[in-house]
Amino acid sequence: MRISKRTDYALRALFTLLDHYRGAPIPIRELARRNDVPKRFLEQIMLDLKAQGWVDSVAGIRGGYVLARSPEKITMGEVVRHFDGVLAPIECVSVMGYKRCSQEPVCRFRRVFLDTRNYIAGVMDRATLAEVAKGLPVSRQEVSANFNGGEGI
Amino acid sequence: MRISKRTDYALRALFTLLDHYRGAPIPIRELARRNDVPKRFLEQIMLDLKAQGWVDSVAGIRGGYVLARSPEKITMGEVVRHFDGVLAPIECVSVMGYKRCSQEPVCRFRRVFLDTRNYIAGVMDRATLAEVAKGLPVSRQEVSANFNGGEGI
DNA sequence: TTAAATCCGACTGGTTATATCGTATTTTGT
DNA sequence: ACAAAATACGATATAACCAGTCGGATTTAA
Repeated sequence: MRISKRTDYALRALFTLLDHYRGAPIPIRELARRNDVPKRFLEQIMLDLKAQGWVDSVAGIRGGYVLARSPEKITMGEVVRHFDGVLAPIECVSVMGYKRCSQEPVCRFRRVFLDTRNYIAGVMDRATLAEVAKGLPVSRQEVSANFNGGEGI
Repeated sequence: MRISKRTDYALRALFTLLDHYRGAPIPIRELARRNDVPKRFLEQIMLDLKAQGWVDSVAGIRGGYVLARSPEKITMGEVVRHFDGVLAPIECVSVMGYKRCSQEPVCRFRRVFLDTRNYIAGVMDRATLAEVAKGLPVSRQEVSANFNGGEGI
């Protein structure tokens, strides 16, 4: 049920680049320091983001990375899918990574996973960098809101 | 973003046991055959389900497994959490497997993951075996419904 | 007593996650 | 010209995890 560190780190970097959209390129060293990400690992990730056309690079001293597309045109869904393959919790309800399952005609719990997949895909594909960046960081209260509520969630 | 085979197989077995609730115990051989699961692997899983108090076993010939609790008292959320650890897509928004992240005070995309986590947890924790079993298997139309809809989901 | 089941622990082989490293290349400032 | 600082690229490492297998011990009904 979890996204990879790669995805996490990629998003951190992308949002940092967004904060400096149309500004000077930001070197990996700086991206790594600010986001608390291993520099050498982030290097790989940035190459990957570049290959996807999400960022551009400037080589040489005073070089670094910049956002290549307008922040309205990059969604979290795309990023997660690129690094983690699929959004669906199980292959049989995945649109991108669908795999037939012998139990499909009789499986009942499949419906539940389909439900969650649709919600996740909906949220993630609507979550452009621009839109998400407008929001404030999550407050302490919001996180623990479900702790008392549910049945021991 | 994906659940493990263990969880998948565990759920298959549980729903089969539900279909024979209060009936004769069902041997692993049968559970494996019906659900298309490797028998020896399912053996491990059933042991695990028993340790959790979800199923009971009857040893010896004519033995097998039965549901130990009423199907209203077992949720998919519990099962997924047991095998896969957490429901949350990222540790910083997990209630069970929370891990502090240095970026929390400034992270913006965290909100999106919190959103999906809350939805997933809500659905999964309401999904009792009894309730889910009432539904019909997912139809072909339902799965592909989102294919044309979204932005290339 | 035998057949068929659960029970238990060890093991394996492959994949993935998370990096690290060495070095080549590009660019700017002096 | 040259050094400093950056990206570019490919290889390596390694630890954990996943999915599954195996051998054999124990239990029970017929």
